[in-house]
Amino acid sequence: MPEENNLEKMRHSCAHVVAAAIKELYPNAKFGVGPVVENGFFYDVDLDTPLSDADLKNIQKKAEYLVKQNIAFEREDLPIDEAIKFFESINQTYKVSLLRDLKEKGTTKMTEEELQDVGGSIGTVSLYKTGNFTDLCRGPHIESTKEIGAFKLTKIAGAYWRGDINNPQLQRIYGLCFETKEQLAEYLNMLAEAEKRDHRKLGQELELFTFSDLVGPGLPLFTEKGTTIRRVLEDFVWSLMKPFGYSRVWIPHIAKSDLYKTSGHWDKFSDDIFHVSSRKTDQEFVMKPMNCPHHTQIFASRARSYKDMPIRLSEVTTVYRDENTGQLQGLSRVRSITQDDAHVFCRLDQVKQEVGSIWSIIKDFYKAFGMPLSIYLSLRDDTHKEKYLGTDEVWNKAEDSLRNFLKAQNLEFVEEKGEAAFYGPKIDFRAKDAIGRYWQLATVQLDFNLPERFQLEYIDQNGEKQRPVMLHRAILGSVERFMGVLIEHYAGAFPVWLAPVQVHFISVSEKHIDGSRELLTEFDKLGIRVSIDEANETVGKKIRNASKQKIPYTIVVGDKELAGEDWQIRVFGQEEQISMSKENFVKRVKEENSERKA
RNA sequence: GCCGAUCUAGCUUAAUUGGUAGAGCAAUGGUAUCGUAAACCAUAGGUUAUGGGUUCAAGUCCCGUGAUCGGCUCCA
Repeated sequence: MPEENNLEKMRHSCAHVVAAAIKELYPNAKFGVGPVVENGFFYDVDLDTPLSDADLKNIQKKAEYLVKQNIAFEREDLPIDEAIKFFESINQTYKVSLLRDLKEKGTTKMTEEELQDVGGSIGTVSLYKTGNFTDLCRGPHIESTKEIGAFKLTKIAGAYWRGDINNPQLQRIYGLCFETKEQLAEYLNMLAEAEKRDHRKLGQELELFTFSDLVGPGLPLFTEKGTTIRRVLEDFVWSLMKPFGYSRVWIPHIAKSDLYKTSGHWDKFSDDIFHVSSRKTDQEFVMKPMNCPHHTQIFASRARSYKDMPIRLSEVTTVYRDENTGQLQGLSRVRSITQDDAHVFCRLDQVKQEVGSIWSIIKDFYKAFGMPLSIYLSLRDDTHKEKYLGTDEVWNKAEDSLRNFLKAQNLEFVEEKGEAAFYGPKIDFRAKDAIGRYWQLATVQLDFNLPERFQLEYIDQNGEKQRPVMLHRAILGSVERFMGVLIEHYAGAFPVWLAPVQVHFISVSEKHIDGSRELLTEFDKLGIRVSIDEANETVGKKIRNASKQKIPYTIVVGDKELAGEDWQIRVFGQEEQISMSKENFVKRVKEENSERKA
């Protein structure tokens, strides 16, 4: 943590108290690291037995008891060798390994979490004592345990020691910690709100998508309503792209493995590629895990002139990735990923203009949802050059052109080393949702490597062959993931322009069914998404059902409405009904639809 | 993939120590034809995720498999 304010001191101290509590309950516990994280802290611990929720409650009780004892945090500075001896003597092997690492390699190989424990100096390290528990810690701490506000241990999870899959797994205990009980309650409340918005729950309730054991994990099936939203999103993003000269293409969903051997993806990502075997040929096929190699072949299908550039190929299409089962999650992480993908083949001097039009599309797109964007420039980690394809010169050129664009536009952005794709640097956009969470969705990636690998060419003014540059870009990112984000952003209550059903008619009694059906047809012809409830139920019941489906407009159709009187219109989320003529209502809905009103 | 937890009807769930699987909503059929947030009656729906094991007896205990959830790792 860059700044050590009181809250952070308190959270870090709280982590120590929890560790002390664990030490008392489980004397053999070996401790990993216990850093401050957002809203609290965690502590990694190696125990003989797995912890249960009941154990977590016990630890919480013990920690609360320690807090009440008002134990002081005492600091002691020790030369590193003595500290190593000390932790060896109490059998804290993880702390010893951290200290040894610090001694040998300095701080460079340490994560921020680890640094919170070991501190930044190689000569001396500091130890903090809380009652019977002594921990390696950079500090600073609060004076005594009494100063700890409200805390709650929330969950137990597995975590690899030092984040390495080859290391043993420790049990990670997460805790929340705030200055006051009220703040803790408020945060727990926010979590409950987020849970209410969970797209997996809402997706089922609103009948947007489903999963089937027979179809398989990570393979969502979209119902009519979910598909309507997908179509609206696709149409919207296409309407923004079209003015910039994008063309639409179509590619098959499988390809020979040779395609990815040529592209370089084969070696790098073979674990995540679904293989398709054929009995008719020895050739190896795979489900496409990305679209760029296919698109390069459309570019390469004929001779290209400098006059034709840029060539902008776009497509909303599904890729398939064999994700580990443990990381599948609702629509956020799936195995069939629909990308709103486009590849722009252009001359180097056209990159700025193309990135400019992509930025314009992204800006307008996210504005429609009221989601502010933060911008990140993802660069190569130049201490691990072996992880990337392409030469230094190519990388520097690519990184500079993106940076220069952002600067020229006067956009605020954060540079992030090590976040680039293996084939090139990129600009990532993180969108902020209604409850303040950030999602990485849109991206623009520069790629000098694929044109090289596929030997792509165009003919310049002098009749000479030139290599184009390639831009990869997505506006929504993945349609599935974006839908998940949108469902949670709107808590399932979509604005009119996105709502799968915009207007819902409820017939009062049997004699109004015919009239309601005529209205249905009329509205449908006007391009309004409309549904009807003519069930043998009370009006109250039908209103309740419409409300549960979060339909923007609900209208009870009886004698008065059919006779041409003003309609009483229920607006979702509003107590008061509005009164309006049918004509004005139609006008309002069409306006809200075309203007994409929030 | 790894660590931990969970799985009972379409959904939400009940079932004492191991002793007859029960309900609400939804669905279906009927009655009422109803004016703004749950009408009434009835019917059907279950190899308790799945395969083994222990036991006189398993939803309940044990083991394997699958899916889901919370994390870790990964995310072109």
